Formats: sequence, structure tokens, C-alpha cells
Amino acid sequence: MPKRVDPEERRRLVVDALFRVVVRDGLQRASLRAVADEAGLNIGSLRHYFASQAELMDFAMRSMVDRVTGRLLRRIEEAGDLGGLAAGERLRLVTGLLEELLPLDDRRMAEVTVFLDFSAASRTNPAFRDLAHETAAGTRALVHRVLSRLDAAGALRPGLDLDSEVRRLTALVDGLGLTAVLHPDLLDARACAGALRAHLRELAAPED
Amino acid sequence: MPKRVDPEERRRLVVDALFRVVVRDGLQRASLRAVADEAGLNIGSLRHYFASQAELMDFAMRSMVDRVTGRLLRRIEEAGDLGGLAAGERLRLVTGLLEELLPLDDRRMAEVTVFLDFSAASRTNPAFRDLAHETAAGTRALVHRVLSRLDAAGALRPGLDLDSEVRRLTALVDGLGLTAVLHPDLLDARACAGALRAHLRELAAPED
DNA sequence: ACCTTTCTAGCACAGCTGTGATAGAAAGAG
DNA sequence: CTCTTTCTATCACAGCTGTGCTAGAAAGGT
Repeated sequence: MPKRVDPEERRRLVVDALFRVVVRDGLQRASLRAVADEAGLNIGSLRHYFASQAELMDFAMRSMVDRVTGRLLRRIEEAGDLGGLAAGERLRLVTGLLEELLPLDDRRMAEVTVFLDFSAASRTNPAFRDLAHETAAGTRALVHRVLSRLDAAGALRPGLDLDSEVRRLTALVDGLGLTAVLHPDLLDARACAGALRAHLRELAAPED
Repeated sequence: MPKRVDPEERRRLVVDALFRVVVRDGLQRASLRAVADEAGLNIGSLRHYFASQAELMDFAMRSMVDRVTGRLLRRIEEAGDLGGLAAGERLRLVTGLLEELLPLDDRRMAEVTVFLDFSAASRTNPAFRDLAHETAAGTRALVHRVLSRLDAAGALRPGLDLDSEVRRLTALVDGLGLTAVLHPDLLDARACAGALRAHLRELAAPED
């Protein structure tokens, strides 16, 4: 039944090569030829799996977003509604969740790097606009979900405006990722995670 | 004494055209031909004022950074050391200063937009690396200066770690600018400024 | 008048891009 | 075996890029 090569695996191989090129040389230089070379394929072979550059880019970006989304959903499921947990445990779960969005190791560094190039390109590339907007809105929705569950569990400092705090925390995560990717010497992984933790600690209710 | 055209003005004209192209079409599509067309010049004329593309880009980016830096320095001078001012006045000065870095009107929106494309490109373009790093470090130094002056004036909440707060506020400003530029429907100017003000208010000492 | 410098305009070339088209190899089905 | 589908490989072409080069116009100094 199966032919010699698994097409799905082939596509993954190409997408991985694309990500390596983007991380190393930037989205701008991720031409079909460069990606084919990186994947060890002939450009003709590559084009057998992706009819056009647009299709490759679209598939690749969607793959990455799906992968990260999957991880986030898994963590959300693990966390449940955060009710009936100790404050420390709650903080740990929420921190771990949002840390998926920070470049704290090689894998996440690569993801955030690709995502940054991709987001910047989406501003003037109509082919990327929808997905980029989707993910930005998704990130905010995720932060909203996290903070409102904390709020429902009574874990937030009283007197906070939820929407305002959602915007602030989302911007913080975005900004930390941006600097950590572009200027890792100015913000290493430890400082990056530390800033997030400090912020979450400040949002938490006092006592206990 | 003066020839027919002022070379300096000509260069400014070209740089302005470059910025318009970058804002409209992205840095990627800001080719010499596109910039020359936008400026209403022949590419040959453009190349009389900028020998190479690298020279144009370097000059343009440096111009923009210098312009913003100038504005910031002027505001710093106006603000003085923040000592002996009412808390409200201090907050007003500091907010106005940091708002120079947010895309709150067309001018700043264009600046932050260009700066974002430029920063993203600097990750893989050696020609941009130094200046991009300089400006990122400069932004952090500015935030450090602001917060430490507030601290010296006793205007900060006690118990704050200065360096940690500098990282947090810098990331917040970066993140707000990022989203406001890429997804203005998710974060308009009012929300952007509001988030900054809320954060600064939270850093401020209570009482007064 | 002439000369020099400044400025504008354009051509040509090599290098890259995505993509259409073609052709042959590989591999399984009948 | 033959036939078909899948896959690999390559050529060709138009379109863009930065840049070297040339030539003429424009303008001011002498």
C-alpha cells in the first residue's frame, strides 16, 4: 500500500528545513532553492510536495502554530480550572503555561524567532495576515483565559481591571520574547523567565 | 556659493521616501528602484547621493534613531531630575517621555513600524546589527534612567528591584509597540497609552 | 568664450527569484 | 512482461535585484 516514501514525512522534512533556514538566515532568504538545499532535495522534488512557494509557507506557518497551540491546550487541560489548588501550585501551572511562549530553550527560541519574522512579514504580506492575526488574537485569548480563571479562583489581587491586565501581560510576554530573540545578550533566558514570574507574582492576591 | 540643489535636503528627501516605502510595502521591498520612484528621482540620481544600498540604509536608519533620540533627550532635559515635583507632575513627565516610544499617532506609528522591520532584519543582516543593538540597549538605558530618577525622588513603591523593573517596563513598551503596529485592531492608541500609564501608576509610591 | 564640478539619466550585466514544462527513473499493479 | 502512478531532476524564461559604466545636461567659476 505505501509507496516508497511517506509524503507526510517528506513535507515535515521540508518544513523543518525551512525553519532552519529562517532561523539561520531570515525569512527573506528562505527561497525555494535554499530550502531544497537545506533539506537535501532537488527543487523539483520539493515542488512535487509543495506546488508553490505560497503553499509551502502557508503549510509551514500553520504547522508551527498548530504545534504550539497543541502544547498550550495540553497544559490548559492539565491545569483544569485552577480551583482548589494551593497558591504556589497555581502560580507554577500558570507560569509554565505562559513560558511556552518565551524563548527559554533552543526549541522555543527557534519557534519565537520564526514567529517574529513571520509576524513582521505579515504586516505587508497578505498571504500571512490572517494567520498572524489569528495567533495574536489567540495569544491574547489565552492570557485572558488564564487571568480570568485565576480571578475566578480568587487568586488575583482585588481591584484589578481584567481586560487592562490582559493587555499588559500579553504585551509583556511579547516584549520579553522580542528582546530575548533579537538581543539575547540583553535578556537571557533566566532574566526572561524571571520577569514573567515577577509580574505574575505581583498580580497574585496577597496573604498566604 | 550654493549649487542648485542642497545635497543634504536631497538626502533627506530620499530617506523620507524610503520610510514611506518601508511603512507601505515593508523593508524587503524597499529596493533602490522603488525608493527612487517614490522620491520622484531616477535611480542614477539617487545613486549620486548614496553610492550603495548599504549606505542608504545605514544613513536612513541612523537618521531615524537620531531623530527619536533627540526628542527623548529634549524631554529628559525638560524633566530635570524630577526632584521637588508633585507626584502627578512627575507621572505626567515620565509618561510623556516613554510615550515617545509608542505608536500613538501617525508619526510615531511610522517610526515604530520602520524600527520593527529594521530590528527584525538586523537579526540576520550584519549591516544592521550594531545600530539595532545600540538602540535596544539605549532604550533600556533610558528606562533605567527614568526609573532610577523616580527612585531617587522617592517616587517608587518601596521593595522594588530596580533592574528587574527596568526589564519589565522595557519589555512592556516593546510589546505594546509590537502589537499596536502589527495588529492595531487588537490594541489601539488609547489602549496602548492606557497600559503604559497603568503600569507606571502601579510602580509609583502609594500615598500623596 | 571655456572649463570644471555637480547632477541626472540610462544602459548593461550577473545574480538571484518563482514557476511552467519536460523527461526520465523508480516502484508497484495488472 | 506492460501500464500507471509517483517521484526526481533539469532546463528555460521572465522578472526582479544591486551595481559598474557611460554620456550628456546644468550650473557656476575663470
